[in-house]
Amino acid sequence: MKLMVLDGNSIVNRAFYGVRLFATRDGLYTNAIFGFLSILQKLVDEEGPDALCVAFDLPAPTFRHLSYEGYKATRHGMPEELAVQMPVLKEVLAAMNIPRYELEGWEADDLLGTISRRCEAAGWDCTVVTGDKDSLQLITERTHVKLISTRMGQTTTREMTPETFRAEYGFDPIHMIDLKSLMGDASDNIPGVKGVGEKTALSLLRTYGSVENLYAHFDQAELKPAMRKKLDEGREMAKLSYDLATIRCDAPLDFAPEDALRRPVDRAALYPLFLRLEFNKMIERYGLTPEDAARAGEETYTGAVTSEVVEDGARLEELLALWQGRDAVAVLTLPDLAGVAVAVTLSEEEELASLLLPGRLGGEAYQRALAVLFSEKVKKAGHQVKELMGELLAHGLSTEGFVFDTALAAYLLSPTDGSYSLEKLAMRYFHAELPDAKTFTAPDAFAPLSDSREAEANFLWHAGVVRCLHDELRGRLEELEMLPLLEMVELPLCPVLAEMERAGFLVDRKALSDFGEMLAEDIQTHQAAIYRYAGHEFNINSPQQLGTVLFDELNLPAGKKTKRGYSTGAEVLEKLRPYHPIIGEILDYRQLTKLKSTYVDGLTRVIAPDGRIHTSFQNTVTATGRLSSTEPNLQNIPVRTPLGAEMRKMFLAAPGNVLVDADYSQIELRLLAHIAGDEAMQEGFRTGADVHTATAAWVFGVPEEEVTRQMRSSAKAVNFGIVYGISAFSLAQDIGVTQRQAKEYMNRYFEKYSGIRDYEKSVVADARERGWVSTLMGRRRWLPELKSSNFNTRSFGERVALNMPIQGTAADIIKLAMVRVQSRLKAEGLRGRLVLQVHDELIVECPAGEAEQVARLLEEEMEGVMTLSVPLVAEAKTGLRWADAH
DNA sequence: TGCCCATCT
DNA sequence: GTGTTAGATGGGCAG
Repeated sequence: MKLMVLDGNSIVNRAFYGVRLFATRDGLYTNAIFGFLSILQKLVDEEGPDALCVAFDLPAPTFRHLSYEGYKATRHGMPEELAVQMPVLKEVLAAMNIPRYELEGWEADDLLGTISRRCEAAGWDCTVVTGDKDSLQLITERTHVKLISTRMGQTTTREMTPETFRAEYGFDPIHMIDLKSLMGDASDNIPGVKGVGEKTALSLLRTYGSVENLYAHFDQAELKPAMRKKLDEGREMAKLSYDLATIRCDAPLDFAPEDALRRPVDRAALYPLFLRLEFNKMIERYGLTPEDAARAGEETYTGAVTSEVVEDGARLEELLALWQGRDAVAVLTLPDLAGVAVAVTLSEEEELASLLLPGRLGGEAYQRALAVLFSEKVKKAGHQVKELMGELLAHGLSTEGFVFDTALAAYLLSPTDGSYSLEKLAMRYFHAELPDAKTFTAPDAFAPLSDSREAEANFLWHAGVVRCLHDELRGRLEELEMLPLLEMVELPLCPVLAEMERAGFLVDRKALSDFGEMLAEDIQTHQAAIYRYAGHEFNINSPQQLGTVLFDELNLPAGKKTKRGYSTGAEVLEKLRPYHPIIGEILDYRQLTKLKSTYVDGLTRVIAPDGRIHTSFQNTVTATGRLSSTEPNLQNIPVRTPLGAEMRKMFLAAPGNVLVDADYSQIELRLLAHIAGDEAMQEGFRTGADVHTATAAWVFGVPEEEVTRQMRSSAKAVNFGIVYGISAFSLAQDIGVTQRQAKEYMNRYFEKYSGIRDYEKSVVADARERGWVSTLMGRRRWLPELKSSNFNTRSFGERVALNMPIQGTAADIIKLAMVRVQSRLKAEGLRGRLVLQVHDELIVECPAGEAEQVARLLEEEMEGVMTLSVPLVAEAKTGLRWADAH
């Protein structure tokens, strides 16, 4: 029988430095764990041991510290990026059922020694795997030491036996101790004998066999006088070093070789771990599937669920009464409100999940149940409440009484996770795998003729998860003081967004199609010109083919930027414009095809039967708290170029109505002035100055009257750049000056706005300390990037730390404004309704007669969201088309 | 799917 | 000395 024992700390160190530092999207570093598992796999394949275990050091002092204070004073100074991986690695080992040994007061080396001797006593062979040569002293006929080294992700191993050791060193393995006692070991802080190095020590040992023998025959020894003196003076240190270098084999460890016999991995525990680590290859290798984790999940949250399908009116009445008495019941609905599952906590141990289906309850009773359930009388926790509210509105039901949204909550807790599906949340927070939602969302899952028991169980299971998540996530939000943000901003915004989506934005279908035809003709013309200049036809839309034509065939000076061929971005082409008429054609062609495919064709495709475009607002997507808009994206309708701006003529008010468009003036700069506490910039905003002109006057050292358009434009670029954490290099690129000049502008800038310079320093320092940044309303973003050892990653984190509080606070503010605008429109009995938000802009469609009132209402509510050290300013304009109102 | 390029605040 | 401006969506190409 053979046991393999790994020197955990030694191997994890080699793995960490041998594999490029890598983090998951959550900011969890994984390279050392990955490297460790790779090495482990290789070793197991090579050795095929019957038993396997790992020994670790503990940070606690060992007997060596107590006997010699210099000993390894810095032993546990591992980098943060590695330290955070250690507990996760230990979890992985536990899930793999690989025993781990660590003992307070003892080093891993001593455990390796102890384990190897116990194996020998039991008649087992033992392989000690380590990267440290210290352990070579353990080599015997039965115990071999495998030395590993890792370079560039490649691991090589070398097995050391008594024979190979003797061949290499010229003495027996046990005298490895003598060697170290003479030459010392700097990395272990073993002093050794002063003035004796490796060569001297080796030659002494080959002559005298051991340190003991050397000193026993010291007087007869043939030594040079200087060396004799050193050795004589070093007697004490040699003795001490001998003790420090000796690996102890008698640690009081609860271990027998049989304990480490290899066992199958715990699949339920391993799957979620690998998922979190994004080790997809490992999941494949072990053949792990979601079902493996499902069993663990069941225990987490469905032990004592009573579930029922409600069939009679009396029971329904009981439930409605029960639900009305609760702080929060979890609700989950089938598509088109074809069914509702409600989960409540009955007691510490018991949970009740009830299923309402029109087919089982009777259509009329079902409708009555919905009316009560979705009134303000029942306080509800949902998942993706905005979506649910859309359905409720479509069915003429109230959207009141929602007190929680598990998806929104998870988004607030960690806005960069990317996905907040119930499946993901169950995995993330409970390590549980949910049954596939398709089993109950399929159209016929609950049909009268189908066996719907599986669908019922699964649907109720999901609802139960919403209830559990509610408890868990509410607690976490509370701890981070983000409940007010959820309750005052995000949740009240849900019905507003649902109504906006439902309202849609009217488009002029005819004008759109005319515009499309015009574009098509223009595109033809440009295409022909481009082919003529190129001398042949090719796919202009392919950057690759375009690059070939421009740089290989026409021999234009290749813009230095390359990653996968030549760069043909607008920036590069703009510089090439003077060299060849084809460039201008290409730039125009690009603009035209973009307009045609994305905007004309793209928008035409999504015009609903009511002639309006109903975008979807995503409220759990951006890292800063902004909304986003999809299918279609109405937040990037062109405006900058005259031709692009034509698009905004296609969006209009219904007959008899107008559009009122209000936007914040310089909201991000104002927030920067406020948050940074910069007096100079605040003063500028309080006196109503044009901040870009004022900045230009200062930076260029001229009176404001003499600021040119060019100067103002550069100053504007500086102001914007500051908000994003720009570098002198990029600013120079941006405004077309030398880097030296850009640096000078920035210096001047910070002279005037010194509060901003100080703030930028402190916000980054605080973020590094705390691990996060936040907005004025407490919205948070985690920044593991700031601790990265990678320069780019870290720099990115620093820019995010600068920008997120600004951009995020602006997002908070306009969200709150939307809630208040909608509520006031209703309170004042107006028919106007919000139709679009574009980050700092709100658009209301209202009867022409309401225009003036709505304009004032918008400005008041937008400006009145918060009182800051600078005024918030919003300006409303009115028009029949978006182009006229903006 | 990942890359490139366009569009917006 | 590193690479060098925050946050998004979508179309089209190439493998």
